[in-house]
Amino acid sequence: MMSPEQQIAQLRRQLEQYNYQYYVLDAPSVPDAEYDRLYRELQQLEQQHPELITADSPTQRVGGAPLAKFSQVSHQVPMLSLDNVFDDSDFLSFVKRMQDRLDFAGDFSFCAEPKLDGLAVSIRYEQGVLVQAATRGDGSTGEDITANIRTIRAIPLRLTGEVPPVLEVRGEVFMPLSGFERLNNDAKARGEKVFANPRNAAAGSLRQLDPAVTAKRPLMFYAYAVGQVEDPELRLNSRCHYQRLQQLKDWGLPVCPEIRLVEGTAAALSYYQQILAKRAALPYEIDGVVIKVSNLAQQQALGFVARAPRWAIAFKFPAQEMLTTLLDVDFQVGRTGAITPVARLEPVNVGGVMVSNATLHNQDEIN
DNA sequence: TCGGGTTACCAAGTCAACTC
DNA sequence: GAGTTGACTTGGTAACCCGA
Repeated sequence: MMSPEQQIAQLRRQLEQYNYQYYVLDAPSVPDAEYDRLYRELQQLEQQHPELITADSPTQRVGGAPLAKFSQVSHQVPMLSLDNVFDDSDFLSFVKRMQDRLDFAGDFSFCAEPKLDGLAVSIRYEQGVLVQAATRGDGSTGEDITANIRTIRAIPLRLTGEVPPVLEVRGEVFMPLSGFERLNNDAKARGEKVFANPRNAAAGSLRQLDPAVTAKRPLMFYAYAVGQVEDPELRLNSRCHYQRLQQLKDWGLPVCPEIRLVEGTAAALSYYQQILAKRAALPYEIDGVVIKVSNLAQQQALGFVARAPRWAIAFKFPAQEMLTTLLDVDFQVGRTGAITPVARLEPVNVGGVMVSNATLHNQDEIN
């Protein structure tokens, strides 16, 4: 006969394992009803023995009262954005710039992944336990969204295995298309306002002051990088970015299943075409692919410019085009006195965003 | 050494959609 | 409706590289 303490520990392990299979391996091993049954059993046991409740229990994802406001978090390692390229020749220039800078005639190993349309977040684990999560903000200071991040079931409250004592994981919170549709259908049925697109729905969900509201939103997370690390025993791979992501997966963090290690520039271009062809079939929105030099020594040698690493690029998909009616043209004066014509348009939905204005600078021709 | 081209950086501004 | 957010763009300037 197990003690309540042992029962609780076993139920938590089981629920964590099912979560891992569902979110990380994408291979659920039990039906939802079975998960719910074990969850209720754990809840009941914890009610009977409140002294055994710990913050990393699966039942403690939604805890505490709504916040008055978000506090600020400064990033020890800045959260940068990425430079963009829009065609093959831009991408080849990016590769050549890196080769010139490294005085390297060979080809690179790239870590390639879809560019998810969501929000970048940073999640800090200390001794394997989730202790803080923050938005990117301006790159050096973000907002503390720990309470909201804890409600996302895909994000483990405790990592498994031998992890560095301090590990900051960077990744994207997004709303899968199926969840977005379900959320909007429910809102429609209740006569409430619907979200314009999954990205805004995800952004709005994370900015809820009440974590109980966030908990009801179908959010998902994929890790794509590592921030600050304290790793005296060298548990984290120090040679290859791609291998690091595989390690994060082993430790319980979901990583996008489309991530690939591609050898050379031609393979990176081919990956872009493959993902572009697959775009409509993916269960989430993307707006391009991200190509990173995978060799960490090369990453370090290439370094950073102000807002972006030199060793990574966002290879954007072609812009969507829509036809609409030009209603009027206004002229606005910028701070330098430059006059910019602004088109007032019949509102048109482009990729989930209603566009009603557009600046007309650098337009050689307007159809 | 000079001039042109490229790259990098920064501040300011735009835009759409969100929360409060 | 005001304020905020994140992504994005432009304008201006500085630094750097390279060939003449």
